[in-house]
Amino acid sequence: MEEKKANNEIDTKDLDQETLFVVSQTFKALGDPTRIRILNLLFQKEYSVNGIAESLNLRQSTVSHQLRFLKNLRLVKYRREGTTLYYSHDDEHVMNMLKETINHACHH
Amino acid sequence: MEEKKANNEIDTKDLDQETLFVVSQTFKALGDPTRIRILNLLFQKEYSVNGIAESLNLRQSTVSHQLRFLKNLRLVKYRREGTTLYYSHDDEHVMNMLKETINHACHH
DNA sequence: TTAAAATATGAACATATACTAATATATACA
DNA sequence: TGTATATATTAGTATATGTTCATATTTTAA
Repeated sequence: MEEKKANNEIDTKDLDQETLFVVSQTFKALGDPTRIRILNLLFQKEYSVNGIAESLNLRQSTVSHQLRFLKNLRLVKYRREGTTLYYSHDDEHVMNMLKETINHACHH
Repeated sequence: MEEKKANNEIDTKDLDQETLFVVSQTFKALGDPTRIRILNLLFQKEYSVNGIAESLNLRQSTVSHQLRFLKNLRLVKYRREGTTLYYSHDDEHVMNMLKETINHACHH
């Protein structure tokens, strides 16, 4: 007796290309130590590009490249103040996953 | 007045190497379409290696490689039945994150 | 308009990653 | 023991990824 099914829950064995791409990109963003460190900084407050670079001892260009990556996925946003751009996180769901996983990893 | 702090919550601006490694590895596991498809299959039930390969139209060796990756991170486990190995998921936290993110991606 | 400060971009490089074909290993059973 | 089935492993290859240096762009202010 398993014919049709309501369409409000996924039922197929495989995922469609688009979902697959979005999901993998999202996790890929969190799969790099540098990006994790940057997002971890942004838990607290907004940071300028140079602020991040100094805090984490990274090159300005490295930070800028990774921020572009994160911004493309809308994981961070920024506001401008003069020539300075202040970045902050912009995806609660992703930040929660990150926090949970960090705590999970720390406490064991 | 912000001197010391109780040690039950993380306070430093940067993460230690070990945490960083574990967290990035975990997300890296979910950052590949093939591994996502495999784990997504395992939501339902256990699968043999060939079962996965046939269901997802992948080579046996591709599946075996990715299963080794997932098993090293203890994201899957297996039980043997004759020459057949039945794989199933083995980390509720990771599977929940995956499910949430898939639904998040599907419904938009 | 020129200079300075902050950030972004492009190219080059090294490393990591994923897939494949071929082969090895392991188990069950005649 | 020998064979068939299922899975694991190894080596090779192509592509993706992350960092760096050098340079370009943008904004502000003199």
